[in-house]
Parts: sequence; C-alpha cells; structure tokens
Amino acid sequence: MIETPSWRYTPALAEKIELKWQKKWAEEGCFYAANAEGTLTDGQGRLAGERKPYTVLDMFPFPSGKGLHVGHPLGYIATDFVSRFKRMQGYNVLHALGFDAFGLPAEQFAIATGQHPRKTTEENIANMRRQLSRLGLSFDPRRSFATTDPEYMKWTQWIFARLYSSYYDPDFRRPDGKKGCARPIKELVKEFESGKRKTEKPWEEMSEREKSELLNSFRLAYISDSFVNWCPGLGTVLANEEVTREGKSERGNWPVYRKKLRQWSMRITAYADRLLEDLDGLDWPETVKAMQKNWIGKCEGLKVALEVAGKGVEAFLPSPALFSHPSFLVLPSSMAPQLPKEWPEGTKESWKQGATSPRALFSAFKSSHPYPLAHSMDGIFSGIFSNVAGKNVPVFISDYVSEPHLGLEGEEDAKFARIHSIDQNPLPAAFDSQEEAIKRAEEGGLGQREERYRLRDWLFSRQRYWGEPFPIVYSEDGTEHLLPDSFLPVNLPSLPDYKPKSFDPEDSSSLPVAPLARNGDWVEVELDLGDGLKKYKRETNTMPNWAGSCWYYLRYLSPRDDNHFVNPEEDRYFLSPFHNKESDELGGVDLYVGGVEHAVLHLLYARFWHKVLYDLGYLSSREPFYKLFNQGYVQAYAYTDSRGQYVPASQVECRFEGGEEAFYFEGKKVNREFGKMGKSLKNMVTPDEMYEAYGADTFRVYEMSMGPLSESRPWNLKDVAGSQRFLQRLWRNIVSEDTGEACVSEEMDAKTRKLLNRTIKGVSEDMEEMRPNTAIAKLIVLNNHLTSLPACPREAAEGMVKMLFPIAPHICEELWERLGHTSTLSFAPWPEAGESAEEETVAVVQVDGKVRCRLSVPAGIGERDLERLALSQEAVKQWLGGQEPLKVVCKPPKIVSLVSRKGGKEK
RNA sequence: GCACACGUGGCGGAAUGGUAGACGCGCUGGCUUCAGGUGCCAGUGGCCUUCACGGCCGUGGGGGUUCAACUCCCCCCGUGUGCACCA
Repeated sequence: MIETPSWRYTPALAEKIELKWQKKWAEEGCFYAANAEGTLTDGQGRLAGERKPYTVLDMFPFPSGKGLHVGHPLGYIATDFVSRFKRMQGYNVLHALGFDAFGLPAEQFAIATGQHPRKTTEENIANMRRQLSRLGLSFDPRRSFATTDPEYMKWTQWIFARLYSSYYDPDFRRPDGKKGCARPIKELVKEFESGKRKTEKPWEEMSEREKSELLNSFRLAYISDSFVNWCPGLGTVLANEEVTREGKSERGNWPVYRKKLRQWSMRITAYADRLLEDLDGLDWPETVKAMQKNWIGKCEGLKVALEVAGKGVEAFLPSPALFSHPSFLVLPSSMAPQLPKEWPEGTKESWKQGATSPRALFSAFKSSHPYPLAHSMDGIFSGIFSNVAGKNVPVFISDYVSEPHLGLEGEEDAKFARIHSIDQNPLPAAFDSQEEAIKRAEEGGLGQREERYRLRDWLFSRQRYWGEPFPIVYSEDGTEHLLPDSFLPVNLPSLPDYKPKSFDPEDSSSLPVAPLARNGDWVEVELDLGDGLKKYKRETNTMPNWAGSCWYYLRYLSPRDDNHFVNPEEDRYFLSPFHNKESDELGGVDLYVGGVEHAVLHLLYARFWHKVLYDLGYLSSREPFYKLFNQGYVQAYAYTDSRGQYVPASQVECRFEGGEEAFYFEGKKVNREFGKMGKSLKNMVTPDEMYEAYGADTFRVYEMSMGPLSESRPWNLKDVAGSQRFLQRLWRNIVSEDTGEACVSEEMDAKTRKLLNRTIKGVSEDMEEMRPNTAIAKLIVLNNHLTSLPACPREAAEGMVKMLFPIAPHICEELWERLGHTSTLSFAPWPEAGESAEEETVAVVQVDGKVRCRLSVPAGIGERDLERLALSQEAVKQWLGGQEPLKVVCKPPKIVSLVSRKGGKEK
C-alpha cells in the first residue's frame, strides 16, 4: 500500500490552510477599506496616502431560512476576485456585505416557525455569515449591517422624511446645471405665501386641511386614496409588481382584489425623463437598459371613450394591446358567471352552466364555441374570440381586469365596459404592425392617438409588521404630521400577535388591518411637535422592503456615522465622478454584480432615491451604480425514473454506452433533465458539502471556471475534480509533498519566460474584463508547462501564485509564505509582463482560403520578406500549380493568403 | 404575435473577420500498484487513406459579402428570456 505523502494537497490540508489564513486576515484587518477621514481607517496605514478608491458591490442579500446552495455564492466569488485583483493593482477597495432583513418572507418564515421575526432573522443572518465566511471572501467586516438595525432604520426613515418634505420643480436648476430639481417643500410654501405661485383659492384663506391636501399633491412622498391590490389571504396589500399576471399574489398564490385605500406613494413619475436619459451614460448590459427603457418609456396608444354601466369614461389603450386585440370587451373575472346574461343574443347554455371560475369558463367556452379562437394567452385565463354572435367582438376574460383606467372601480359599478364604436365599426382582427393597428383605429374614429409614460407612481405602504414604521403621526382632525428628525428612529412596538390579519382568501369585501394598530399604547401618543403637547395617532402602515435596499450601498461608506446617513466626505471620496475617470460625469459604485431579476424594480427605485438625494445636495453623483454586471445562474441536472419521479441526483451513476452518456439510479436507467437547484428536484448541493469534500479554494476555482460569468450553466459535480487536480499540481510544482518545503529553481529558461509573459498579459486582460474562466485556462496551461520542468523556476512560481490569488486566495497565501515571504499577498503588486528576448512566431500560408503551410518566422518580419518566404515554399508552389498567384494578402507576422488562378476569384 | 439573446465534439466550454475545438470533464492506451483509487505519461471532432506523410468534410439549415466567416448581412428552423390581462 502506497501512503499518501504527508504534504499532499488534500481536502484536509486545504481546510487547515484555509482556516489558518481566514483567521490571519481577520486578525490583521486585511480587508479594511480606509475612509477618507474620520473613524474607519485600515488600521495598518497600508492604504493611507494617494490610493484611488474602488467600490465593489453585491446585490443586497436576503437571509433566507433555507440556507445557501452552491448557486448563491457565484456572484460573491466574482466580486471577491475583482476586489482582490483591484487591491493588487493599488486601489483602496471598498467591499462590504449587509443584509436586507425586512419583508414578507422573513415575516412568513417567522410565523411558520412560531418565533419573532427579529429572532429568526438574526439566526438566518448568522447562518448565512457562517456559510459565506468559509469561502474566504474579502469583505470589510466593520461595514456590515442589517436593514432591521435601529440605527439603519433611523436613516431609512430620515430619507423618507426628506422625500416627504420635498417636491419636484421642473424649472429649477439642479447642481449639474440642468432644469428640473427636487427642492424643499418649504420653498414651495414660500411661493404660495408670497403669491409668486398662484393657487385656486388664495393661500391665506385655505384651511390647514386644504393646505395639507394641496401640498400633498406636490410632495415626492405623498398620501392619497389609491387603488391597491388587496390580498385577503395574506392580509396585506401588494404592489402591482408583486401580483402575478394571473392576478394572484406572487408569494402564496392567493386571489387579489382591487380596493381603494389611503396609501403612501412615491412620485417616481416626476423623474421619468431623467431616469431614461441617464441610462445612456451607464456601463450596463444593453438588455437591462432596454428593460428599463421599456418600463419607463413612452408608449403610444389610443385615448378612447368607453361606456361603463351607462356612464361615459375615458381610457387609454396602449398600442400593443390594440394591435393584438383590435376591438374588445373587458370583463372582470368576478363577473364571469354572469357573462351569459349580459351577452347579446345569448350565444350557448352548455358553457354558462357551472362555469364559476375564469379557468372553467374559459375551457367551457373554448369547447363549445363554434368559432375559431383568434388568440389565447397562457391558454387559460384570457382569450379573444372573433365573430361572436355574427359580430367581430373579441372577449377578454381575466382575473385581473378591474382596471381603474377602464372605469371599473369596484364590483358594484362593474357591469361591463365596451368600446363605443364596436357595433358600427368593427375592426379587422389582425394587423401587420402596431403602427397599422393604431392608424386604422384612429381613422375608424375609435379614439385619438396619444403618448403616455407607463411608469406609474410607486406604492409605498404595506399593512405588515416586519417593515420600517413611517415617521408620521396624525392629529385629531386627520391631518398628517412629519415627526422631527430628533424623534427617529420610530421603532416597531412589541405585539402579542404580529401576524397580519388575514381573511378568507375569497372574501373580497374584507379590508386590510395593519398589525401595528393592535398596540394601542404605541398608536396613541402625546407629543410636542413644537406647538405644545398634543394627542396624535401614529401611522400604522410600514414601508416595503425596497426601502432598505434603496440606499444600503451608501451606508457601507460610513456605517456608524450618527450624524449623517452617509458622510459627505466619504461620498465624495468613494462615489463622486471626479475620483473615477471611467464613470465620467455620473459617478456611483464602480461595479455592481447581481442577478438580472432586479433589472427593473430595485434598480429603478434606487436610481430614483439617489437622484432625489443628489438634487437635495446630499450626494455628489447622479447615478448609484456606474457599471452593472449580471451573473448567470447555477442550474443543475435532475433525474427522473420511468414513473417520472425525481431521484437523488447525487446517487445517479453515469455510464458510457456506445460513445454516449447514460444514467443509472439503483441499476435502473433514468432520464436527465435540467432545472433549478432545489429540494423538489432532489439536486441541491450546498457549499458546506463542497468545503468538506474539496475545500473552499477548489470550490472557488470550479465556480469561476465553469463558463462565462454572465451565462447560466449547469452544476456538474464530477467536473470539480479538474479544479482540484489543478491546485494539487500547482502545490506539487512549488512544494515538496514529502517535506512541505518549497523546492524551486532560481533559474528560468527562455521558453518558460516567454510563456510566463504571455500568461501575465492574457490573465491581466481576462481579469479586467471579468472572464475568470479563460484566465484560469491560461493559468492551467502555464502550470502544466511548469509540471514538465525538472524544477519550477521561482519567478514563474511567484507570478503564478500572484495571478491565481484573487480566485484561490488561501492556497496562494500559503505558497507565498512557503516561498519565503512574510507579508500577505493581498497588497502585492499585480505582475507585469516583461519583454521576451526571443521573438519567433508561427505564420500561416493559405491558398484559396485553406491552410497549406506553417512557417516559423521572426515576430518582426516585414511584409515583403514574409511574402517571399511563403512563395518560396515547395508545398505552396504545388498548391498554386506552378503559376503566379492571382492575388496576395500579407498580414505579417501571422498570415499570408494567396489566390490561385484555378480556384480563386479576384476583384 | 412583438422584442432581445443564444445555437460549436460524448459533456461544460474556447476562438468576435486571420491555424475551429484552448482549458476542464469523460473516454482509450501505457507507467506506478497485490488490487482499487490517487498520481504520472501519451492519445482523443468525423470520414478516407496510411507504417507514416497526407487528403476531404465539419460551428442548427439555406443563401450572400470577403483573399479569408463560428464571427458580418438576409431568410428559415430550434431554444431561452422579456412584453401582453397592470400602463
């Protein structure tokens, strides 16, 4: 039996090395970013002086109760290698991770486990920290926080207060000199008082209540009666974005009803133009820009008159809808059972019987209707029918059509809506383009062409417990009052029962009850807001969890500052455009990495807040995130047996049959599918399993080498062995497996030098462009070459270790130490490619587009010389058939392309 | 239906107008070993031919531009994402 050498790079040794360096980095405060001034320095003086800042940001993680699988760390490993690479290039890197801990999932998890959300949230954060810390990520630990921390919540409320106290003045010039700026509402009041800005009724004659109403129509955070999506099953109101297209709640899949409610909103529409314009200057993926433009952008459509329950109303039909549904009837699903009664000429008995849900109605209608289905979406919840009752009247049925824009404000008025001209002027069922649809509709007198923004204001209140309370109280007459900053934070009260009051999911007559209203001692308060002690009632809504995630990247800069939400000095140092040439005039975080699922909402909301805070003079940059990178997802193979049941993927065996892969579970053949990683598909792999079986460095190398960072890719456990072997070979090249001591040669041959230089050049470019997969491939090539040498040259070993450090930091630190160095690699300068003395390269000779000859030539060869050399080759002469070439294209030193008289063409 | 993205060996992928298949997995052969595993060395797109050299074909399909196309343009097929009923 052969014993494993005592210093082989095994998972056990990897773990020892990894824990050793993680401890050391933590003790030395290795990843402390240094602030421009004040409290947070790096403690070592390393970063003092002229270092340029570089901010690397991960999307704010939500600490789920389920823990992480191997897909989650992908983005964190990516930002970590960028951070480490930038540190080696001499930047003062700010890289921190906090937690987005408010929100419905946290509340639901807590309810499910019967505990207080604060307790479960803290436990989940601790678990996530543990799983991530074993990866050796280079976060500055001093800058971490959770949105639920009272000190953080204080500033979230403070920002809300600024939005509430501001309005948008389209004529006022903002700091960058352009028109349109948020201003304190006090300025507006002055204009009303002085008469500079007119009001319908003179300002001084208005009651306090009237003034308050008027100002509300200007404030950036305002309260108004608005339609909300009431979900009795959850007992909460949801934003449109949280309602599925089937009209169910995104979380829980309960029915959702439209209700009128007094609600807080954010006037994001005031910023629509600027949110659109500034996209151009950002270094974002074009697809994300397109999605934002699509969301914000102008939409052409038709303003039409509708008849609703005998009353005339106006509606806007966007051109995409007009295109696919040229004339139509819209019915809320709640009316669906009555449809046959309302239907002109009674179209069939068979389908109105027993059709109580839209789904049932639809399928009954589809099966019985004699006419062809013109269009169907998702096949179930809606459909368009042509030639109903001899008329061209498509019908639209949906769970989610109680649209105020069609005047359908509540079930009581919602009989049906129809386009006036339908009977007189039925439109053809199909057009060639949206433009044609809108043109024909306009010509047909259906309505008037109009452009609108689609973007609507952002609904900002929730009837939940686990969110930030509003810094708002109401006096006895119902007028709202902002609490002064000195009253912040407004903390959540303790409640005997913090669950939202849910109802029968089908009970559409129910109304939301905010959990905070249950604590009477908290709601009813006596305060002195500057005019003596008075009685007030607190606002009982809470903020959505977008609130905390809208500005967290700012708090990383000065996480413990009690006087500012972000310290102005640090803002100017880290985010201002003047410190980062690349980000030009927009400024912001240098690199933001996360999933594309936040392409619209989170990024739009954060940009909006950032712009308001910029207008008000609190920030020096116009945009929050200069460069955005969307990483792909880690997907996984899943396996089903002959009955279609999922079998544990980890126990599936791959065999090689007739040159192809076949898969077996317990001796029986199974099918391979492709899907999300998770418990239901029995294909989940956790980082903890990877640490144990391979170590963190192998795991990191594997995740970065699987494919391009921006693409989704399947997790393939057996491929990890390749990454493991690479690190083992590297270790063995530099360290003796018997003694553990470095065994390198002080000499380096010319061939190795050349390859080293080429590798440095290539890897540097790949790292800069965030292509770790090709960087790793190049390092493996170098490593394989070093393996073939009798002894590894020290210079190559050190270059190798430096270049791999950002991706596999622990093993590289260990090798660096064993090579005789005493200080961390974290700040070692990134290697630079030297000049290679010898400059031979391979040139290719093509005849009629095909490679016919390869020549070894000096890299500096001239065009004439290369051409002459190519033409003198026997093989080339043969392919030219002894004749002069018709044409010669010579691009030294790489290629000579010849056209023969036989096959070639020439112009 | 509209918009965008993508399509390369048995698998993940590399090459962005200039040597297609880097690198890894898997597979084949050899060495080490009692054996398995690990490790090391060599080979590995298909077809033809061969001791060998070599030749032909090949990046979803078809057409085009070019001395030269995985790469650029047009058409088709397929896959994925977004949009639609919220506006």
